[in-house]
Amino acid sequence: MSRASDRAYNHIRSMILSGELQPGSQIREEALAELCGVSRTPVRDSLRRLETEMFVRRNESQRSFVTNWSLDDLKDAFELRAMLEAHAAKRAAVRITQDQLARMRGHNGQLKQAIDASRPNVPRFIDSNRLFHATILEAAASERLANMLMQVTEQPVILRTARQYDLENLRRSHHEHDELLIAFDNRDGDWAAAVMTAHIRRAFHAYAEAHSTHTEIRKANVAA
Amino acid sequence: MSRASDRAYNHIRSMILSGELQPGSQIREEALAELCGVSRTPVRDSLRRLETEMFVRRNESQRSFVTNWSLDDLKDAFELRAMLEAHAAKRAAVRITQDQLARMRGHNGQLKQAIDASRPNVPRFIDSNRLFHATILEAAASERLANMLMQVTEQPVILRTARQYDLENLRRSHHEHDELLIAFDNRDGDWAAAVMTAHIRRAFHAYAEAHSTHTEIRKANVAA
DNA sequence: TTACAGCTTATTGTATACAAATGCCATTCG
DNA sequence: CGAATGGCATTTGTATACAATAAGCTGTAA
Repeated sequence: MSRASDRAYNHIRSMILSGELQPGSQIREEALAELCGVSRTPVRDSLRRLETEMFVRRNESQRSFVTNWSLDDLKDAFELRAMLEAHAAKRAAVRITQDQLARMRGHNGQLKQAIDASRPNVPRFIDSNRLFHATILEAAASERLANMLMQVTEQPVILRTARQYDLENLRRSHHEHDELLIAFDNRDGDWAAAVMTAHIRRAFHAYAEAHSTHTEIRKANVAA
Repeated sequence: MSRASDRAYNHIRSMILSGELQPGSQIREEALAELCGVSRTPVRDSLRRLETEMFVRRNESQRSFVTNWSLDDLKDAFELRAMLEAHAAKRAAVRITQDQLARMRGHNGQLKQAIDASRPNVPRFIDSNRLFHATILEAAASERLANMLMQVTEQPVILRTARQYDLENLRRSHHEHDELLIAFDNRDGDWAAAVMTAHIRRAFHAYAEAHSTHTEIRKANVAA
């Protein structure tokens, strides 16, 4: 994409992900244009794109709003993600190259270092984790599948609460990745798919638990 | 969407589906604007949308082309469609209302009439079929899933060769729909999902066979 | 003849002005 | 007092002009 459109898209997206643009709040093209330092034209492009990615939704009269995720929506997204990632793992198992396997081992090694440090380095964990999963997607060799998966990962709320996961859950992720690597080594698609399903579903429950705790803390603060 | 954008989108999309715009051919915004009788602005909107739907793709220097589907691409799309529709059927089985079930029976009845006529009414078959599947999606109650499924149905080549399916395959579709209805009646999600998987995969093989026959006929014509 | 540089043309990207649609508020009438 | 209606303000949609970029072509030199 071109410069102005790029800037607008990334800027708006990051404002949504960070919560700077609050879920449910209305979005005005002109206001965003000023914030991004571009005209409405590239902003409109960005909004259309963010709309297909379900970060933004429009009401019946074409006004745009930041999507407000319910727990059900997130559950829905995770369910689809589990299915799609399992499918990707299954495809990857019979297509993956030695080079890709080596890279995945590297990413999982980095991931382990991130959580073995005296203080867990969560951003680094997230990054290694992303690269690990991206390599599976690469090995799955389906552009369509990759596009779809992009739509169900990186939900705003998830990113903001990823830091809530406790060390135990981060360790589990590492071990599940290890098991995936063994399944790939054995070219066992069903095994890989099963591990992946479990991996994503556990992550969801870890999120849900962290989220409810977080919610309760907030409630307590409000009550106090 | 608004009027001009709507017109442009539908016009361009139908030109792609009909083959009027040939797969692989370049698309120039100005030319489309004239064809649609609008300015480039709504055409650009439409192209971005068609791009996310993979009807159009852009090269590294932002030129747009009609997507050229390989058999592998189609197989890929069908594979994903089978998985997603099975998932929808599973969800629908535990959520479907009596009203939705009744409508589905109605659509399948229409479908039967379309193939029982002295000459099979293929457009009517396609329409009833679409409504039948749309009702399942409605019952599945997942907007995200619905969006994803839209992306893998109605591929250009499929529409153009749907008319190739023989009567036997149309009848099979009808019977598989009947079985789905029974599975729904029994709220048996696993059964519904299995029938749906079989349904879509059979459709793919029917397509592939019709396609290869068609290709061979063309080859024969060229050779003769 | 081939490769490359520079120019010309074609195509897309962006800004802006204006048109159309929608929401909002106040006023009026029942 | 409440509901409906009219007009004003806000927001989005479209057209168009211009800027930027990429492609193609032509002429020249090795």
